[in-house]
Amino acid sequence: MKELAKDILIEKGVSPSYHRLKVLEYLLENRNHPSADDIYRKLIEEIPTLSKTTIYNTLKTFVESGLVESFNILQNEVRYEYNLNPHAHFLCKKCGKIYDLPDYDNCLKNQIIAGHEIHDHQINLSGICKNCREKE
Amino acid sequence: MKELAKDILIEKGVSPSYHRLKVLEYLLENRNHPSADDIYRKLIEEIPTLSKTTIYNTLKTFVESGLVESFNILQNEVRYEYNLNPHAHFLCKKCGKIYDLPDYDNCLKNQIIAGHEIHDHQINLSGICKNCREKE
DNA sequence: TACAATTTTGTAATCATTACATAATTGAAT
DNA sequence: ATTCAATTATGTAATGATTACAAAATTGTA
Repeated sequence: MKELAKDILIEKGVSPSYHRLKVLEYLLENRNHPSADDIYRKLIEEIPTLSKTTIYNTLKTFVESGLVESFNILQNEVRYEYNLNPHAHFLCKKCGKIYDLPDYDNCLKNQIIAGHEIHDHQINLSGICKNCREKE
Repeated sequence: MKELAKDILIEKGVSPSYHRLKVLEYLLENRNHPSADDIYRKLIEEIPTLSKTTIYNTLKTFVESGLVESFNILQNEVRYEYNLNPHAHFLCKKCGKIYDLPDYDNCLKNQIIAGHEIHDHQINLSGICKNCREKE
């Protein structure tokens, strides 16, 4: 995983510093759409000097270089993920879990709609997830 | 417009207080997806005692009663609108304007996808708008 | 008019994110 | 290996949207 993270960074032209490797490894291993704070709280366990600003700087670098995607399905915090395949997000309003829905992305990227040039798009769904429905 | 706002409130079961009428009238007249602060800054001109908490309370009431929709196309603030027809949002990253795209909503509401029950959905697009493209 | 319920106000708190100056680390050249 | 400049990380303070909450005002109704 460590080598994979390094290769990914180098390929995207991001120099692979220690902290960047750690953040990317976290994102590769945790596909649960973490917040900046989630990542910080986990990594500070093994990097006691870690600063939260470093997490924000790193995530900003990753998003700008197209390595990681951020999305605003919650109104109070940004979530991040390593998943470059097109997909929609589903938020369960009961348990708070976020799911990827690979088949529900209309791929409008790079299209022109009503004269507007689409660069990015997010599809955010919400409701009650399968798990929570089965519990009822 | 004043009577229309009152009728809308009553129909949705929201008692039509003075401030609620003013906020809804603003939303009916301003279809530019304002923030809570946009609404506050405009209304305080004619209601000098207006509190920002009132704006937040009112918007919360409106969203909960299905009268107004909120969406998170920006990562730092919530935007609001009165537009009950299905539509997507497009944010121009150059001029910051938000457009409605009536034909780009896949209407997943009330469907079940991968076992999850969809209650709400938002489609957020971004890029360069028609206006900004023509200026270049 | 009285009174209870609802709505509004104002202040303070919360919390994610950013600004910025300083310190540490890195990588290349000698 | 050493030096040095450039990049990256740190830590504190600031920002800004939103919420909590208690007191004051308003409303609708009897």
